[in-house]
Amino acid sequence: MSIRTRFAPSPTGYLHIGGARTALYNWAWTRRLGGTFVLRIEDTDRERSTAESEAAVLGGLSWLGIDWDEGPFRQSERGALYAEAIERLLASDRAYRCVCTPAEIEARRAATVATGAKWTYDRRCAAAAYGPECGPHAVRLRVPTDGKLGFDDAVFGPSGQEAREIGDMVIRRTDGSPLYHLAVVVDDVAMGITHVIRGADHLNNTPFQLALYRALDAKPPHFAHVPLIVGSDGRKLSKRRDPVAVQHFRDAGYLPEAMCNWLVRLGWSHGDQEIFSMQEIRTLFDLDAVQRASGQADPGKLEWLNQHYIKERPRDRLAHEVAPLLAAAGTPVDPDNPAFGALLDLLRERSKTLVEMAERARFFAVPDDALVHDADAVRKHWKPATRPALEDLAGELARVATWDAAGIEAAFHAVLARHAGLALGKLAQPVRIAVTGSAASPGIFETLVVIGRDRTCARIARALALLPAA
RNA sequence: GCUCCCAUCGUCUAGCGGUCUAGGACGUGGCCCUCUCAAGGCCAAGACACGGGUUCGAUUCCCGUUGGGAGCACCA
Repeated sequence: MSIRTRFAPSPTGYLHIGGARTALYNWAWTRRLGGTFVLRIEDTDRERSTAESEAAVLGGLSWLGIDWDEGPFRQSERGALYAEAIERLLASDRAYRCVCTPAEIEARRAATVATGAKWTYDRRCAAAAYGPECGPHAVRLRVPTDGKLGFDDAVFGPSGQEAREIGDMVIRRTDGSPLYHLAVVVDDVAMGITHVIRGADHLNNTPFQLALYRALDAKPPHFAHVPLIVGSDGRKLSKRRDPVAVQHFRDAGYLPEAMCNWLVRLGWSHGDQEIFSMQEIRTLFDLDAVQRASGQADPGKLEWLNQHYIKERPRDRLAHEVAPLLAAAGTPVDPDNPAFGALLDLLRERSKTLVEMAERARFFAVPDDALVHDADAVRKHWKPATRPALEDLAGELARVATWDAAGIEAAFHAVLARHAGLALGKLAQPVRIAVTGSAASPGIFETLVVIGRDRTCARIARALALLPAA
């Protein structure tokens, strides 16, 4: 039998990293086994479900490199299916109409809980056999009162609960709308889902869903519950305290490859391997090695991974990803300019994110006379005493035969030789500030090569003009 | 409160009874390299939650305790 899996997010306006990881696990596992991956939008909550909201979730998946084979299906468009299933359950007496009002139930529930007992619906309407004409009513599933609703979870092993712990749950509201569990099970049956891989928060819901499968005369799928991701304080991931939207990470300059690598390793491992390409994820991921304990998302590890992927990114690709960020900052640059590409090569090992890279590349994109010099750096390195050497260097650079690192280095050393006691650092720093505006940059010779002779000379001239007098 | 789940360095994890004076990675500290900043190399500190069993022998198996988490809706 061929494998069919699904990812079923609710369109909340963004793709949550927990959901993203669940999707990634589903995707990787399905791809490895050559199965079919279905996408289903659980948008029965019409309030929050908008087209933009759905697009954000789909966009997040696509950006991560997660593709699907069928869908997206929307639960909002499948109401007839749920209604039909409920009617069938009613007709076969596997479900019954319940006329208890929420207020009545709450009163009885409170009374029961007050005695310290566990509350499940007291089945007041179970034997009444109300017909359709009974007035406003909900529909409840007859859940077995004995035996165990058990299953063998691929991650957690033998799991389940005593059936009597569950009680007769509502599957259709008084207003006629189906409840989540009913819709999920009906859909999973209709879509022929063979393996459900989802968050461990559903571990406790599974027994009830099992009862639903049984009532529907359907064979339940295999289940694999993956541990939750918790915040850096070890508690539940909070939208307030933790960055949780995939979109946020994209905007912050993280690469999808780094995100996937980060997420796949959070709760899963393959020996001591840390780096996993998308290709490796889809060939190596397996449910056996999924952790049972929930894990904390470590932003530091993500940064490290991101830098790793930045370091091995093809130059052109990087250029076309960083250029828009520069343009957005008001300093456009031609992504195909070879010098810009060369600069990015120098910046790779100094940048943890694309955003940071763009900031560091800014001096290249800005016009010579608009370069802002860092005040602290200027105070520290632009001393009146550096003027003679700087003037000397300006002249020397103008005479460099071939504008490459070796030629520029030779020019620096020629100048150093004429100024006794002057160390390279003492000359490099003022020049660095003149050319990049900052006291930190890639190697000075390489930087000058990239910025070009004309712009180097223009910037040094401007620095000379700004240099404090003796 | 009830039900279920979980528990190795700060974090992610390896370990599936002896190979463990517990390995790797991120992070942290130090050193080297060095024109700045990085990157890189080397070194270091750092964990089996606790208590009982089982066993010749437990990080590994069992039971408690403690500590976390999830679920208990006419939410999804």
